[in-house]
Formats: sequence, structure tokens, C-alpha cells
Amino acid sequence: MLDPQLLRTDLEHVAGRLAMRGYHLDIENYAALEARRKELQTKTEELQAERNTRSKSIGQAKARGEDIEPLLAEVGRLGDDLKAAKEELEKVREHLDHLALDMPNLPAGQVPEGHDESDNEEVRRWGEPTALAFEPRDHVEIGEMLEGIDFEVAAKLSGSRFAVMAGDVARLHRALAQFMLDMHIREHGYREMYVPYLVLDSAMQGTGQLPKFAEDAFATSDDPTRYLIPTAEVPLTNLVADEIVDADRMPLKFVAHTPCFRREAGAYGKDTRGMIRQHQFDKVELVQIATADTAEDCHEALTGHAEAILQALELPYRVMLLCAGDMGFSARKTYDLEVWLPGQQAYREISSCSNFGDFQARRMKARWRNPDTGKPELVHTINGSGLAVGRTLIAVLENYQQRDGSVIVPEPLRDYMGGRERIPLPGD
RNA sequence: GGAGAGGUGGCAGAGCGGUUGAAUGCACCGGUCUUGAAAACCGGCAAGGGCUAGCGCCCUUCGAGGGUUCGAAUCCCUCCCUCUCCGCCA
Repeated sequence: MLDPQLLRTDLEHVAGRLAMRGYHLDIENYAALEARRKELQTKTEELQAERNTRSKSIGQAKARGEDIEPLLAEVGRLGDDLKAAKEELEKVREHLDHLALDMPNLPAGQVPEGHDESDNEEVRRWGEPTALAFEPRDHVEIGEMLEGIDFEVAAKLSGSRFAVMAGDVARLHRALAQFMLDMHIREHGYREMYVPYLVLDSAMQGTGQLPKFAEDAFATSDDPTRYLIPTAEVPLTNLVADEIVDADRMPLKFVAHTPCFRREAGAYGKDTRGMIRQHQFDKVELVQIATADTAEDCHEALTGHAEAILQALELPYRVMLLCAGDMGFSARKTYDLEVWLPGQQAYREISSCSNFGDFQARRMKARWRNPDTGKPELVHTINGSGLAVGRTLIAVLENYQQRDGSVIVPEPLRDYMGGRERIPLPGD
């Protein structure tokens, strides 16, 4: 949510920045509603103040043993007027709230203009695209040869966009998640968290998935409705919802390994082959809760933590600064990490690291107490994948594939694979 | 699932329907004292919103939502959550 103060004082500027990311804000409509709100609020508060003073004087008169009948008569229909004013104010408020929840975050100053991923800026590159001395197979072929990934049997169970993994590939998938978690805990100072995979709509609203993107999430049919988390960002970030965090604990750094569930409602026909885009996938998620003046640094650091995994696995990647049009709803600045996939001969997103400023914090009422002022201030939230486990598995399979279809196990994963150095073909 | 207890400020914990936005303690901030620290003492200290150039004034908030009343933290209803005991269970 944007600062309502900013919307009141600098509406045109806000509208301009929102236009950068393709959001049209109807200035006149908003200004009119806001004026109406102000008028009604003033009126309501005046009526309330009058009621309060009169009621108080009734109490005092009664305490002195005076006759309160005439006073009661005076109050008359004050209550009815007040009730009517309140109801009208509530309607306008709801309308404004709805608009506010619908508005995406403002892009940060450094964010390039643009509409889609073609306008993203490459910030840096690590490693060279893997050169294979043979025609590279993609992970679907490799998975088949290893009898390690089965999309058909998954479709039987669950329909499209699911996978069943088996044997060494399943183990490699687990190894990756373990390795990532351990590295973030041991080397990057994150606190490991185990969190619910089903959350209430308040949590989804806190991080910005609701109310606007309900069609992207799986929901339960019980009451209250719960949502399958589309990312651990939701439970991890909402840990501080309605909290006032102690200054000396900042920044909070959380890491969790969870499954993620996405409807992929708008992705018909996109990435239908293989495991790139699934309804269910595992991810190791990093979240930091920071103060306003450290958030930028924390964002850079967190991005580095995600990069460190790719570097340790020696997977070539590049870092992209997303343009305004390609950023997620709640983000003010986002770096995507894109890993090289030999099977596609392309860089593909494997992590997205964003700074949300106070956008999510305002929705969540997440604050910290600034010792300088003694006052609570909104926290800034940052998160990123560190990394998407399924896509990392794909990257390992494709970048470490051998001519015969076997796959070398990257060195840091071998301890997690019982010392194995290679995933052999079945029967080999 | 059955029975009971409870949800109040950063935390703990009081609170007859009417100067209670809320006692008290802790924590925190400032001051006195001290070579320094601690202790002691004095003072301050909720959040959100509106109006104002500012001093400041006003409104709202005691789990959530309704209701009774001139007036609700206090009474009534519904819901949520927590705790204890029993049952069941990974």
C-alpha cells in the first residue's frame, strides 16, 4: 500500500510513477473521493465530540444528584445524525481502501522504464555459458534417460504441470534444498524457519497477493478460506505483521524451504514442456526485515546470498535489473538471477530478489521502534529466492550432463548424495 | 469432539456503565546523586487518524463483528484465538 499522505499531497506525481508500470490512476476520481472523505470525517468527528461532551455532562449532573431529564432530551436525535454520517463515511472509506489495495508499489529511482522483459537491464554476468562437446539434451530428456523425472505418471495423479521425481534425481533435488538451507544458515546468518503452507487471506493481503491476484492462488473450500502459499515470502514476511520489532534485532533474516503452489492462470501454453513452470515446486526463500536506511544494502546483500549458491554450484548466470513494467505488484526494485540452461540455449529466471520498501509493511502494520525518535516506524521488507529448487535441479542436470546421459554431481552436493560423484544411467 | 478459564499499552497485570486512554510493576527515555556504573529519587513514556504555520485541539482504538444505552474495557449476542482437563491422534 502506498502512503495515503503521499496520495493526498502529491497525487499527480504518484500517478506519473504508476503509469511507468502500466497502472492508470484516475486522478479526478480519487481526488473527489478524498475530498468527500475529508468532509464526512470532519462532520462525523464533530458530532462525536458533541455527543461525548454531552454524555459527560450528563454523568457529572447525575453524580451531583441533579435531574438529567432535560439534558437527555437535548441529546435528542444526535445519535441518529451520527449514525447516518458514520455509515456514509464508511462507504467512502471502503471505496478508498479498495483503490489503495489495488495500486502497485512505486518503482524506485534507478528502475529503468519499459514494458516487458526485453527492457530489463543486464547488471552483471558470472561465468560463461557451458560449452558442451556434444548436442545438449534438455532436462526432460535427461530425466527420462535417468528414469528420474516422470511427467506422465504425474499427470495421471494430478493433471498437467506436475512432476514425479525418482531415485537419484529425487535425492539430488533434496540435496539441493539442504545445501541451500545450510549455506544460508551457516554463511549468511539467516534463521531457519518452518512455516505453515496454508495461510489466511490477511497474510496474502499483507504481502500483496490479495485482493488483486486471487486467481493465481489455490484456495481451500473451508471457512475461513485458506490459501496454499505461492511462495514462502508470504508466511515469512507476515511473521512481523502487527508487530513492533526491537531495533537491536534488525535486520531480521529468515530462510525457509517450502513447497510453493501456483495456479499459473495466465500462463496457458507457456513453458508447457518440462519442469520449468509447475503448479507445485520447492523453493528456498530468503526474507529480510530491515530499517528504511539499511534496506538498499540489505537488498544488495540478499541478492549476493542467492548468487553465492549459483557460484558454489558453478552455474553460469546473469543478474538483470527489472524494468518498471516487468516488476511484481509489491516491488519497488527487483533483480532477477537468470541461470544458463544448455537445453534451451538461454538464460532463465531462477531467483527474483526484491526490495518492497514500506509497501508490504504498511499493509501488514509491521513496524520497528526507532531508538532515535522513540517512535514506531514502518519496516522495509526484502525477499528473494535462494533459490528455486526445481529450476536449480534443471540447471544442474543440463549443465553437468555428460555425453552418455549421466550427470556429474557438483562438488558441494556430494556430501548430501552419500559421496556420489555421478548419477549414472539405470543399470550402469 | 466434551468440560472449564481467559484474551486490556513494548511486556506483565488491575479495572463499580459516567474526568479510566486506562491503576500498578517491568522495560525504555531524560534529570538528580556518583570519579564511573549500579542502587535510590524526580519527571516523561500507547498507537492510528483529522484539523493547524505552530502551540495545540479533536476523533478512534481494551481479540473481531454486531447490539443495548444519552454514555460500554465494563451489560447482551455471534465469531476467532490462547490456556487447562478428558477423549482421539502423526
